[in-house]
Amino acid sequence: MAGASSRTLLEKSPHRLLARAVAEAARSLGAEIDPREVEYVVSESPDPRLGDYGVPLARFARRHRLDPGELAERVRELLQEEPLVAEVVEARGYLNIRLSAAEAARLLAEALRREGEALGLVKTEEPMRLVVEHTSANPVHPLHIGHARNASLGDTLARLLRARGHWVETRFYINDMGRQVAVMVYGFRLAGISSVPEGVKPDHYIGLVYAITHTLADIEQLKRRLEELKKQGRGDSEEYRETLRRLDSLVADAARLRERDPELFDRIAEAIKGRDPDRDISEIMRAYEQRSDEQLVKLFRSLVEQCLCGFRETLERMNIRHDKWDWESDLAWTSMVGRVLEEARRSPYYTIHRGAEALNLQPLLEDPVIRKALGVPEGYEVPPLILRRSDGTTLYATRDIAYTLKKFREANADKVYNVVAAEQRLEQLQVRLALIALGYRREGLNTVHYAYEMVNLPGQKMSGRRGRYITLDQLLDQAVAIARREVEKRSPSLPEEEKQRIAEAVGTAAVRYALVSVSAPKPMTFDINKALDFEQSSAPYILYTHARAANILAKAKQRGIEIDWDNMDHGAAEENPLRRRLAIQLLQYPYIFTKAADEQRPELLVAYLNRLADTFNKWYASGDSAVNEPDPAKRSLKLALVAATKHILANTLRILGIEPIERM
RNA sequence: GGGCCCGUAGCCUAGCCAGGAUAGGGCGCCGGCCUUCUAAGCCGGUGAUCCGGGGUUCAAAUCCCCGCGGGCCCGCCA
Repeated sequence: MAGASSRTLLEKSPHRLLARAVAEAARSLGAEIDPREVEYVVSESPDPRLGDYGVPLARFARRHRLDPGELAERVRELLQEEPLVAEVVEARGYLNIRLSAAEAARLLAEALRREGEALGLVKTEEPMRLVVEHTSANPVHPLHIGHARNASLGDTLARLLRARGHWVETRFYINDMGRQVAVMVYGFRLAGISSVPEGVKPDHYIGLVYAITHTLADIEQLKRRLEELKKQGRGDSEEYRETLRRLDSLVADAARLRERDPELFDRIAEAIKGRDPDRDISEIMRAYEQRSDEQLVKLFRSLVEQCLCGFRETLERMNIRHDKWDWESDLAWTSMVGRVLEEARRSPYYTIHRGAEALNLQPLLEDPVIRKALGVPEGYEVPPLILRRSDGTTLYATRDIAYTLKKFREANADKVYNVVAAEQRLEQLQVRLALIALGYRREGLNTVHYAYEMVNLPGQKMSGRRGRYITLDQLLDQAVAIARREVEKRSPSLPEEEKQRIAEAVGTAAVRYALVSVSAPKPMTFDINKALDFEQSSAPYILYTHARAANILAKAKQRGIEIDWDNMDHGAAEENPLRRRLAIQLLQYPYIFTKAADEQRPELLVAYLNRLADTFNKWYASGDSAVNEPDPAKRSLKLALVAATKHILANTLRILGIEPIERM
């Protein structure tokens, strides 16, 4: 069996080659340079005449007070021993290398022969046990585009880390203790029903009940306020007029909601008349937390479970499945939250803040190790964290501390990733600091807030409380419908069933791809027409390229042509600039993959996919056919390039949660 | 009031942490290419005061300071 593996490709990636050479050369001249420092700044050369990759060597020489000429000479000597380096070129402060495409092709072919479809997926030498919590949407309305960003990022992160060889468990935190769920349950009680009617997607119906109830409750509240103001003789105050304006807007929302199900709306509206919804809801919430009403507990659990069924159905379409589903209420009902409180009382950071039990987290920020690990700037002030209300009930953050510990314990985890919106930054920081305050330093420092910014729609802002949202189901349906039209146009002769299968795959893939294409901390405006643009830089483009590569291999097989590993003209990779570029780009994959995994940056994979597909399509269009190549040794080389491209596209798509297809 | 995130062509986006080579892509728009492995493709053209102003540096989209615009957070909410 041949020698090179994907790990070899990783070690021989231009980044690593240059970094090692520069670090070693510097050491021989008496200076210490961290190879990573060099690796970061390796870049592609702007002009092929200057080589393929380069590093601004002059700046390292300057920084470490070395003679630039001497350093360059040492680096050159080291690199010239490497068969993959065809030439060393110095230009404008840079030291560049031109790679030997023949050697790149040889290494690539060896790795491909040895690893087949697993090409490029280099396993880590330090596997860890990891938990990724993601999606965790409130079970009161259907998933919308914002949840889809969370779910896509979370699922991709989990798949990426698994591909890298870590043990990963995904979890969904079921937030059933909040006021929102109580509002939803209240609505079902008012409507006099205990489950979602047959034939309706449960999360959609629950979302409607929730929005109606929330809006009507708010209307009741505002009406009461207006009465009060009038009684106080403040009927012409600014507050009165402002309240009136808000009421108007709520009434408009209510009218829209009524249109969706007049009968349901009227029933809830009739039942809520003359009640004090705020008090009712608080009462329901308390009864659930204390488990004082068995019927009610059953209703809560059953409705939430129905909503989760809806979530699962939607997530399934996006190839997302969670390993574990954790109920927030289970934390409150068992001793877990109680134990957190006991431990807090023994902590030196325990304090009574305005009559409530709390943790004073500020002193922890004096420790620079903690600050650095949690990414907190110097001088940052963190407010005390209330753990228990004066009335004895616990808070979201308290339960979240217990939950984080549960995640560590049950999975015996080394690290926990929380894929949670950026707006929760403070709460996430407080939870991590609280863990440290309670003596769980390792857990606190190894909990990662994987933050992402909100997704907005081009029009108005979404609001679950008012039922103003585009559901993920609608979005996926729309995407599939667009894909279906395309399939119809391009492949009218395919059987109906296959057309639909392709449309489903392409449409849902387009949504996922678009969501991970934008880096997480960037706010996103989701324009459905743009996301579903089936042009370059989209899932359909990558899928098409994959299908194209698959088609070439299928055609070769049809003609009885196989890759002859022992008679392969690696040198042929040098003959054509596009073959050459493809070989070098493929060689780069293990480096990109490991970097994406180790830095948790799936968007690097998206960028790479676009570049690889681009090069492959250009090569394809240049007419340098693989199956029609008469020279068997050259043909083997070309087919190896096609196969490597196909496997790498397929593997990377799978990491993005997209199932590659052979035909489209 | 304090803090965090974002600001790159008409639109979207990479690069910023770890400063260096003419700021990469995509969409749009204009013009080409289907009797050879799939035209969801390819080729050519068009388009950027890198939000503004200072500073550090041999060198700034990138680092620092002051502003501007957008979003978010500062609850005994979740």
